[in-house]
Amino acid sequence: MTVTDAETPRRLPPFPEELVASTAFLLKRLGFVAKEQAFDAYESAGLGPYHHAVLIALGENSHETQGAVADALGYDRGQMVGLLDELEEQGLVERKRDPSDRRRHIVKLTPEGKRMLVRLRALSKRIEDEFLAPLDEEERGQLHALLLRLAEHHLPRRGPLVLPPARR
Amino acid sequence: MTVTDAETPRRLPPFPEELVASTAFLLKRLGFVAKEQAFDAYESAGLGPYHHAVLIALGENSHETQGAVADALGYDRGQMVGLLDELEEQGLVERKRDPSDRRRHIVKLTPEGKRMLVRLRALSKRIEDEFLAPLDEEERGQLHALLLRLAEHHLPRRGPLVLPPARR
DNA sequence: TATTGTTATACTCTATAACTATA
DNA sequence: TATAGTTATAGAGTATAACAATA
Repeated sequence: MTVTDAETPRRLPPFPEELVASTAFLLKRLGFVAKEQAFDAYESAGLGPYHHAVLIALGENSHETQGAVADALGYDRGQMVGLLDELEEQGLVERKRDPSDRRRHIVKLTPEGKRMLVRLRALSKRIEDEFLAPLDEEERGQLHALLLRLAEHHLPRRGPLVLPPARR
Repeated sequence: MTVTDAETPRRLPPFPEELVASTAFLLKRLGFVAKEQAFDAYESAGLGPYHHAVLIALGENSHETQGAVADALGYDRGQMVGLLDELEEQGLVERKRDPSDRRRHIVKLTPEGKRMLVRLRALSKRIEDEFLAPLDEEERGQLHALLLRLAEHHLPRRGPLVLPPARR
């Protein structure tokens, strides 16, 4: 949420070699700047990457309940309330009670939400292309495959993480 | 700083495919869990990854000034004060005024600090090996090289990030 | 006036736990 | 009694700015 270096007044000294030699260090730092860049970019849409993730989840599997979306994304259910409030304010989703279990909220994308999803998908692609710019297509594929392997072990889910169908 | 899933009561549904297809998403999530795992593991030493990074910086280039260490690691100078306070309490570093510029503090590793550095290096290697366990040696090298390429663009420094000398 | 290190403040995130309404 | 969603509170983490000493 902070610009890391865009307006840094002077060049910084190099990182200690021992840190640069650590894959985990690079992963942590790069994940952090990717997050920062994403937040900055989404700001123009009045949303954040979390909102986008919620819209994606709702787009892939409709008629979701609020808690199911939270679980699908690994979010806390308390967080989810605020995210959905904001999405609802902008008319991107609608919540209604599940008649068969009145404790539950069924959440659905509105037409505006679907349009926003298209817009955010383009935005997200632009951010990612920019971030991966140093790598050619083959290298991007390699990186994705390697990270996916790690994700299968460290982001455990019900099934194995599916391989993405030919990207876009 | 939180156990992501160790005690999660039930298996979670899979992530939306569109997210899994995003390299940036995987990078952000994996960076996050790597950070969590590191914090948990360092806890036993009464320190954190940040303290380790400070010790590394001091170990590679002695006679550093406080601000120089902060810059070398990309930390805020205000943060650095607290980190050094904690390291000093444990007798791992010592601060003394620079006689030639009495505003500055020269920070040096103590012998205990050097021993702790050895210990943390082993700890860090163990964490990283565990994290990269799904990948064989060649794949780890590929991943490191790819992340390094991204780091050169997104973690800008004075010079190009050096290639690590034959790891360990 | 600018800079180093320090301290204080405020702001964001997140984690926890109460609370309601339903079951 | 347990669960879905909500709300409130507290804590950690971080960013900002004021501050004292020195240049």
